[in-house]
Order: sequence, then C-alpha cells, then structure tokens
Amino acid sequence: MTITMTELAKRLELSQSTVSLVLNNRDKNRVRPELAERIRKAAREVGFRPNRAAGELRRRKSHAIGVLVPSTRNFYYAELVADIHRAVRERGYAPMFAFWENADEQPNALESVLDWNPAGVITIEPKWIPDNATFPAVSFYIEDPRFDCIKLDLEATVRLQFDHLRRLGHRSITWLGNFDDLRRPLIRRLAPEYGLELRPEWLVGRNGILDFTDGRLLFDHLLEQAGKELPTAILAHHDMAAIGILRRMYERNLRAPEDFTIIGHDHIQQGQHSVPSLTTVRYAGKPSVGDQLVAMLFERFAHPDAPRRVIDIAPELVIGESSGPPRQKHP
Amino acid sequence: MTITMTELAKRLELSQSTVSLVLNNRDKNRVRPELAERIRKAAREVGFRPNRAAGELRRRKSHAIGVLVPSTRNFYYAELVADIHRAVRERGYAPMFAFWENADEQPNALESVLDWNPAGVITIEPKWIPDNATFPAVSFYIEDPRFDCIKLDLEATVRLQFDHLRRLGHRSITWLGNFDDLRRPLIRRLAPEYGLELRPEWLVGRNGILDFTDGRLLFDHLLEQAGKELPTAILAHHDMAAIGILRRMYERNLRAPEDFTIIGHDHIQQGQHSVPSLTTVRYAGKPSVGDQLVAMLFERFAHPDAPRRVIDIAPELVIGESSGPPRQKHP
DNA sequence: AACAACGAGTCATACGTATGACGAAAAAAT
DNA sequence: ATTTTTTCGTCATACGTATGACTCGTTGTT
Repeated sequence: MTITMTELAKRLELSQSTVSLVLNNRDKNRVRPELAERIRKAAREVGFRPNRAAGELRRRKSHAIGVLVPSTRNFYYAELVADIHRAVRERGYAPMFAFWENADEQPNALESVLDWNPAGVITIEPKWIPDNATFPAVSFYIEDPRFDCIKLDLEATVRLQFDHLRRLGHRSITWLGNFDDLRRPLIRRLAPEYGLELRPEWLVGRNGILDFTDGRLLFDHLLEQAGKELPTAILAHHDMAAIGILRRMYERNLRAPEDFTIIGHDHIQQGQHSVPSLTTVRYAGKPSVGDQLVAMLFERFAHPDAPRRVIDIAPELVIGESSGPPRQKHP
Repeated sequence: MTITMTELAKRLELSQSTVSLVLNNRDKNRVRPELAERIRKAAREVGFRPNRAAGELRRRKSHAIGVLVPSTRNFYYAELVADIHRAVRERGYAPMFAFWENADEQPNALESVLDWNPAGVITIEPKWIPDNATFPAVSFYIEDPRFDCIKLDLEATVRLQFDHLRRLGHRSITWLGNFDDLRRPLIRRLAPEYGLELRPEWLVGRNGILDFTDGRLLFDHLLEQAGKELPTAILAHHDMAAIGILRRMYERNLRAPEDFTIIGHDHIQQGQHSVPSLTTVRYAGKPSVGDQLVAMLFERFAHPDAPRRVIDIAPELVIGESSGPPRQKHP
C-alpha cells in the first residue's frame, strides 16, 4: 500500500507498461533481459507490491473463494478448513471463510462472503443458497441439485458399523445425534437386516450443531427416557459427541466397551487420544476431502459447462478401544 | 460479478453518481427520498453487489486484515481464530489467514498475506517480521518491540501452578514442553521458591509446534531418561500435550493424579471432557483475547501515533481431576 | 425585485494496473 | 537498395466506483 508501479516506473525512467510487463512475466521479446533484471531488482529493493484491487479491477476477476462452514467447534471441520485453506492458496487464490452456528445464520454468512465477489463458493452442509446464484459452487455432505458435490457414502458407513457390531455379538443399538441427520433414517431402515434391535424409546436426538456437551446430554436423555432394557451399542453423531458420551459414562461409573460399545464418526485426532480410544469411521482417500472440494471448484472454473459431478467417498472403519463384545447381563 | 452500478444506473435512466450516492447512504439532501427508495429497490431486485476491487481502488483502502497463526492443530488457536474471524468481520473487514507449521515457513505465510495489501496484521507468536514493515500490527504471546502486543502473565501462571502443587503436598516437578518456551526458564527459576525440586535429568523437551503425539513422546522420554526417582507432578506445554501424556499413562497402566499430577495450559474444550478432566490454566477476561487483539489493531488504525501498548492477561487456575496429592511411595 | 440559500442531480476525474495497438530502430531477407 | 521481420518499448485505454465541483431550478429572505 505504499509505492505504486507508476512511481516505480518513474524512478526508473521507464513507462509503467514496461514495468508491468516485466513483473507479470510477459516480457518475452518485449523487454531486454538485462533491463528486465534491473526492473525486478528495483522492485525487490523498494519492496514493491502490486495493488490487488487495481489488478483485480483490470483483470475483471476476483481471487477470493468463499467458504461456508458450519462452526469450527466441530474439529472435523477445523481440519477440513485447514485443508481447504492450503489448497486454495496453492492456486493463488484467497479463501474467505464464514462460519454459521445455526441454520438461520447461513444467509447472513453467505451475504458476507458474497460481498467479496468471490470467484466461487464452497459450502459445507448447505441449507440455503439463493436461486439467483451466479457463481460456481461445490458442496459437501448435503447434495444440492444445482452444484457439484462431494458426498459420503452413508449407507456404506452404516453397514460398516452394523457389520462390526454384529461380528462382536451385539443385538441392539441406538443412535445419539442430530434429528435431521441423513444417517438416522438409514439406521432405522438397515438395523433389522443386521439383526439389530432399535426401539423407538431409545431414539433421542437434538437439533443444530452438536459438540461434546450434546453427547453428554443425549446420553443422559437416553438413560432417562429408555425403560429397563437398554441397547448394548451406541452410534454417536460424531467423535465429539462420542467423547462427550464417554466422559458422561465415566462420571456415571460406566465403562466402554463393557457397558456400552460406542462408535464415533469423522476420525478426529483427539478421538485416538481419548481413554478409551474411539472406534470410528473415517473418509480417507487421497487427496483429502478438502483438496477434492477445491479441485472440483477449479475444474468447474475451467469447464463451466461440463456436466454436474457428484463424488461419493467410501468410509473406512477405524477400530479403537471403545467397541467390544457386549456384556451378557446388562447392569 | 455480474451487473455493474453503471449499468444499473443506465437502466434507471440516472447517472451512476446518483446511484452511488444512494447506495452508500450519502444521499442526504442530494436525492429525493422516493427516488432513493426506487434505486434501492432496483438494486435489491437485480441483486446488485458493488465491485469490491473498484471500491477499494477508489477509496485507496483495503479491507483485509492479515492473520498469521502457527498451525490450527493447536485447538487453542482454532478457537482464537474463530474469535478473530468474528471480530474482524463485525467491523466490516475480512480476515486473511495464513498458517505456518514451522518457524521457517513464517516468511512465506507473511508474504502470502501481504500480497493482499492488508490494512493491518495480527500475528500469533511472531518469529519473523521484516524490518521494512509499514502496516500496523499487533502480536500475541511473544513481544515484538515494534508492535502493540497482548502477553500472558506467565510468571503469574507458573506461580499459580506451583502454589496449587505446594498446597497438594508436591515436592518435585518437571516440565514437558517446547525447549524455547518462555515458561521454561521461569519454571527453573521459581521452583526452589516453592520448595519444588526439578532435577536436570527430568527436563526433556522438543522443538516446533507440539500436539497430542508430542505429549506421548515426551512422557516416554521422561521415563527413559530419568533415573529411579521421578517427579510427582508434570507441567505440560499445553492441554493437547497433557491429553497425550494422560493417554500414554493409561497405556502404561499409570493413573492421574495417583501416579502423576498433570497440569495443562490453555483450557481447550476437550480438556474438560477427557478422562480424567484436566487441571489447567486459562486466560479469561472479557472480551476474549481474540476480541482484544482485533480491538487493539483498530485502535491503532484510529490513532497511528499513540504510544505503543502492551496488555498483560492474568491467568486463572481451572482445577480438574488430573491433579491431586502425591502418592507417599512412588511405584 | 434582487439575491442568497438550498434541493436535486449530473459531470468529470482519479484510484493503479494490464494489455492490445502502435512505433521506431535494428536485423534479416530478398 | 529495398522490403520484411524482429526486437524493445511506449501510448492509450478500460476496469467500476466514489466524490468534489458544478448546474439549474425552486424556495426563502430582505
């Protein structure tokens, strides 16, 4: 924000165009190499930095990428954000993040991102994108028929979890998580197929974005609401909730996997450092989800009229200490 | 990036200036209210968005705030980042984050932030800022004589921790953390004052940015390197390291606080949900550190020549389950 | 009646850069 | 010797906006 290119040119007694050509490496056959070097050297010395606003105005192209993320309290998203950040910058663009904690904040978050005229937008769990959206977008987790999308193969996920539980000898399960989550109906539908009982009174849930504390609360609800009989295994909304459940179990003098098998989802770092460590599901694959989202968006930039793409990511089971055979008699 | 103000004006058969005046609320006594309303309505209808680049170019002022953060693997920083993000946006600016994992990546991160001509910069643990920096900056944790700064009162921190340990009856301690951390010399200096022994062979450490795994490794190092006698209390670099230590203790069939008292630092969320929960130190205070950093920077914008400010933040001890009286006889 | 003050808009310009069109000199080709 | 090509630069312009200067009626003041 200090010295301009024009001023630099004046000092060198050259035209601004010449300087511009050199500094943008467009000087092939247009500027003598030694002169080019002199310009570069001078630019370095005075610490010249092109004015981004002027450049973008002239090129008629923004280098901002809007990224809409539901909270960073979920550490899975924190890691995703770091990935996206890196991938976007590697391409010479700048990510503009906006976080929303509740669904009704999303319009707001979107607005504040659009204020930056982003070249494209990446949304995680999009709940609301206006119809007159003109920018390219890619979405994650929840599908939007207008955009490219990366989905998790949730049916495969549930089947993996169920299969694991069946092998361990479990006969009953429940799900502690968000009411609206896409896995909830899947779990209800697939449970019988694996010989797993899921009583309606075991199904407790919450709305909104969940964190550790919600795991605690949901576990308490389960114990209050369920009758004498309890399931032997619990599928948690995500690892954070699972950690909250484990903590609450500890406070109630219950142990995993002896009293309940707990299975998480997301494979966040600290799930592997908890006591006990978490059995969970991860979505690996190289490149990472963040990388793929960014790659997809730039693919779309390059080919605006290519057919819409949907990528499914396959789950992997990560077996930790929180799952094991059920007790014969429940406490 | 679609309809421009000029085009909007043309459609309304008005001059671009008039539209500009209205949309920037500079229309007092210059545009008839009903006409202003008509303009606003039209703008809303076509989804007009001012071109940020043009605006910034004209106003000669960027709305970007550079934020340099050492990694987000440290969840304390993840929370700090979220705070800064919110505070910056509330002021109508946009944070440009850059993360660095090793000290030698910081120049790079800084460069990529400066490419956006930020109006100011916030740095966490700055190791390297060039001398010819022209922008205002504020730094956190490590002091830079050129910039405003928010520091933690680390001596008070160590004294709080030591006092807690003395009351519990501890006579010996060590520190598992980064070699270069500012607390290391403090701990060595203050330990005798509290009747706490700290043998040189107990002092193990690492370089760089630490996470869960480093806690594990450091604990192993300690057991390998120390002789027969071991300290009864361990100060961890931060909560992440502390959680790693707790996990490793569990694997080695050791328990906190019976075998070792563990004290963390930072008060990250999941430290309160671990088993056992962490005794740790937090830096509370309203507003949060993130808010204060941002406020400080904007204060600097408003008064570029005000004297340099340094704010010290007082620690608070948060007592969890990981600290307790030492065993009489060590295993 | 003369003039000031105000209301309601428009004009013109500058912000800093990128780039196609142009020019002049030198080199190469005929 | 003339024409063509290449080399090395400069000129001029546009990107979309914000804003001080300006104009032209209308209303108010003495």
